[in-house]
Amino acid sequence: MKRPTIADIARRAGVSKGAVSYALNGQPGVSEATRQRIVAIAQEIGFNPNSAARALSGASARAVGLTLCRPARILSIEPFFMGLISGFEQELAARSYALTLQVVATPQTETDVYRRWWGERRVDGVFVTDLRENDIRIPVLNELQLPAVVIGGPGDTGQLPQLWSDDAGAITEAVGYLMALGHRRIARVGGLPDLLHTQTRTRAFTEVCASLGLSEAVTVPSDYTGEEGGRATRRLLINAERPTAIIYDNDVMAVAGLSVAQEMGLSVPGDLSIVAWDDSPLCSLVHPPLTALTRDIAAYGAHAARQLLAAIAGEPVKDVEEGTAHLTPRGSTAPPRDS
Amino acid sequence: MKRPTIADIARRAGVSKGAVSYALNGQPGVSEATRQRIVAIAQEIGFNPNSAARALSGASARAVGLTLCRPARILSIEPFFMGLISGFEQELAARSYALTLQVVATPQTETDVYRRWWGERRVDGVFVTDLRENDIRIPVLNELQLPAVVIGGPGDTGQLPQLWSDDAGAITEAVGYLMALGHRRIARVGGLPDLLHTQTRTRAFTEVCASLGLSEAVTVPSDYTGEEGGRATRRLLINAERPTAIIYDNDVMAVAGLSVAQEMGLSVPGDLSIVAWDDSPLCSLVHPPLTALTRDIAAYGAHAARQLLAAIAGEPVKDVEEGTAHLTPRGSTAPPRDS
DNA sequence: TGAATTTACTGAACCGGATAAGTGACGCGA
DNA sequence: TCGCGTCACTTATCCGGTTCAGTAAATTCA
Repeated sequence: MKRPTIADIARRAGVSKGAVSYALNGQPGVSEATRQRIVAIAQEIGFNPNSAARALSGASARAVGLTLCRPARILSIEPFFMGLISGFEQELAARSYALTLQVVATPQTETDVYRRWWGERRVDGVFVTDLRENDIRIPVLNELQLPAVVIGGPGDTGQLPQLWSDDAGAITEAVGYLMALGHRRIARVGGLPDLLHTQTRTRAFTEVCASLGLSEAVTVPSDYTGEEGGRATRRLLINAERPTAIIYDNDVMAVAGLSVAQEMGLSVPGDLSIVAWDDSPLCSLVHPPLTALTRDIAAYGAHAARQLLAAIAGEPVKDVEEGTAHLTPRGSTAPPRDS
Repeated sequence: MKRPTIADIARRAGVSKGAVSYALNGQPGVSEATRQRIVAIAQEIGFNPNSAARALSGASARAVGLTLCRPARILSIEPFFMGLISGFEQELAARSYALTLQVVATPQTETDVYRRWWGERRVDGVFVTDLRENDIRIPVLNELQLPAVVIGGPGDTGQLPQLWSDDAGAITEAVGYLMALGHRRIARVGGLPDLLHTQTRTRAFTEVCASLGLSEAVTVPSDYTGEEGGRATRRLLINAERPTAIIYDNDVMAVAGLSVAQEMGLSVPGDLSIVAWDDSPLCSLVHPPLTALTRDIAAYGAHAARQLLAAIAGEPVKDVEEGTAHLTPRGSTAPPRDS
């Protein structure tokens, strides 16, 4: 089956290629009657403009890119990215933008991919996730002038617009809630320590606890995997002065932590309260269901996509702080037994 | 920053554009000395061929597509697809193929996306997952002559090559294992009933149980979500003659089922044994860890990607049955208490 | 040694759109 | 009635690769 081109439409309509192009793109230069005739023919023969030809003649590639830099075993179970992708798609699909995905091993490889995509003119812009301190991807993107939106700051991104959520507010709410329940020894199992938003959370957690008079607010670094989350939990619970509540930086570690606590004979929430950061169906699935800091990740992704499309269109894009995650209390939190 | 083109290389090397193209693509027509000089220059200035230009001049788009037809809330937590995608990427990245993703709502939309991708010449081929009976996507792909690999058969796919795993073998192993433990009332919570591989599994489950003399082998249809999986479990456990073991068609439903059982005061594995189909870190995370039918989903995806690339290259591709999933016994299975 | 073949290139056409520049017809005001 | 501006197009060029046809020089072979 042959792909229809504008030349085919032009022949059938008895006009030139140029007229067809103007008509289909809503440009002035054709009469309304002709435009409608051309559009009807395009519809009838199922015309879709060849994206390569369009990209080649200076217009956009109508595609954006996303690189994922996490090992496969984390990606498969981490609900965050799929939620984000679903959000991207809501906006992208509506405007017929394609999303190009690449799973990479290191941030270094990520910059290589950006360079290649840029050289190949394969994408009009990219989403940058997991911002780090002195992130090597930022100068590359600035050098290439490749439109991008940075998710997971705030940080120093040069000209690149960024989007983040109010982690300090969220953690304030969570700690406040646990204190109100009577908890005084609250720990946190953090995400990858070199990610900027992990650092933001750690700083906020320390400050909030200090301001509320909790001296022993410890954060144990981890890597978002269930194994590490479980190990960190075990280390925390072995202590004589073990915490009565733990906040986890993602749902997977929270579930693993719950499992470790039960395995050690501790009851949740009787002996230990658990709060998961980022809610997902996973949190409601386990027993007891986990109290979580809920935010609408798909909406977050959709917002990022709108920003990226605006940046690609050359519109000015400002940094945005998305709303604060709010606490969804479930069965995993209660007053500590011995309080 | 200007993108380097072959014209830039040609100028610096003092040859024509054609010679550069031959040199970089390993075609005959240039001397070895010239080829090396050209390759060196390309390396030095960081040349990447413009994918649009390449696609336009008849060569391939060097991209393949994947449509995901599941609601966002399932996608985010279902580890299968991310595992599959990681597997695709292993093969695709090695050959600089891009993966284009689109999340859609219905199989009808999926065919629209295929048509658009084909018309836009955006992808060279697609992965088809979740094969259904009389799947409307198959005739469209055959009509468009768009190379594709079908994952999740076996079924009637016309000329399209397919890849599936030996579900009958896996379920035989699982049922045999549970029987050996002493279980006689085994139930199954199935996946979406209109998916072909769900039907294969249901048929195999029924047959295996019948051949082993288990009369009451019931399959309850579900939709892969935790909520539905939990509800199905509750329905099964309410019965006076409740099953002593349940096999779940995915890990999410298995975890939900575990939670429901515990909530109802049943001990796992004492009162109820649980087997999850498809292992993921999720299964090891919960307490007790779930016995699972393990297969290497990333390898499965990599295999599918190799098949698709071969099909795109015009090589003959045969249908393949991947290896059987094998049982990984963990803490969620034991002899029934009253046996 | 001369013809035939091979090698190593060059030049130009082509893919399918976007778009700047050019053209003829028409309407309108002076 | 002439000239000007506007409309509705057409024509031609460009994007950056691939590829075919052509060509001059080098090599092979009788």
